[in-house]
Amino acid sequence: MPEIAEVETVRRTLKKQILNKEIKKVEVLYSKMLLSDVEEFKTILKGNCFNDIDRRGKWLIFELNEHYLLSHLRMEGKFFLKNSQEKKEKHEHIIITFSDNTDLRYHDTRKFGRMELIKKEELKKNVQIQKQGFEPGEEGLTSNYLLEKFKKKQIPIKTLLLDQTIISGLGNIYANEVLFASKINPFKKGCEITKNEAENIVVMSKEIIEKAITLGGTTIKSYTSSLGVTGRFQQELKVHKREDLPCLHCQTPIKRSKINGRSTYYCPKCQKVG
DNA sequence: AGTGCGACCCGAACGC
DNA sequence: TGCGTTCGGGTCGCAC
Repeated sequence: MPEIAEVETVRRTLKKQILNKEIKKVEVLYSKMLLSDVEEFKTILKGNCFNDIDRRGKWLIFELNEHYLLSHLRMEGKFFLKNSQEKKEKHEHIIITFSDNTDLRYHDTRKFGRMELIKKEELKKNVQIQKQGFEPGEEGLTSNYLLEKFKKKQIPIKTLLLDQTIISGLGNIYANEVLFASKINPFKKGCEITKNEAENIVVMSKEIIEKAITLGGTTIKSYTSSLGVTGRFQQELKVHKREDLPCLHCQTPIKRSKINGRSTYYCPKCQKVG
């Protein structure tokens, strides 16, 4: 389950490996994950090369000569760099072969990830990219900004933290961690969030994401980033996946509930309502 | 407009 | 070599 820290780790790793290599061949084995036309996708990529790799929220932005390749890993998308001769694995859906006979292979067990090719001039009006809110650590992410976004919301703060148009990059794991660190009950309505709590969200989301990035992300369940880099943030999780285990602050057993169908972990004592 | 929920996927975990 | 069911999780699209 890649989240922003995982995506950033993939970006940094791939940048060292695939820039400025000519694309020789493109195979699309599962076309539904491509929002672009398959033939057009192949035609544009062939003979092209990746000049840079950027990121906006959880979207990877591969820069080509006249296009950008947008890639969202969703839950289980991974990029692997392999030798072209290596056997193709079951869940490798897109294979980009460079002229030095190495492959960039997109692997996605659940086929949830998406890729789209757009012209460079279309980036600033691209809906997916343009609607992303501020990322943790960005200057625009202030307590006043959050209070403004939250003030009319009747829905739980947990749900709001997952809304990428408000804060870009938090997923389920980090939403749980940020709320625990901020001592906010995940069920609390957006409109009831105080200035002080909003400030905590600003500070804690920055702190947690920065730490997760330095540790290469969180490896949980099936996720490993490209080239075998393994996230070590899992050891840092304070509340996520700790149901019935003692709270690290007060020893109260951690509770698990569902908010919008997603597992939500919290300490009923440290994260009291109201 | 704000909100809730099913659909998309399939391997793992679970129940029997 | 057990088989059928449930779960998870980011995002979209649709219903209300």
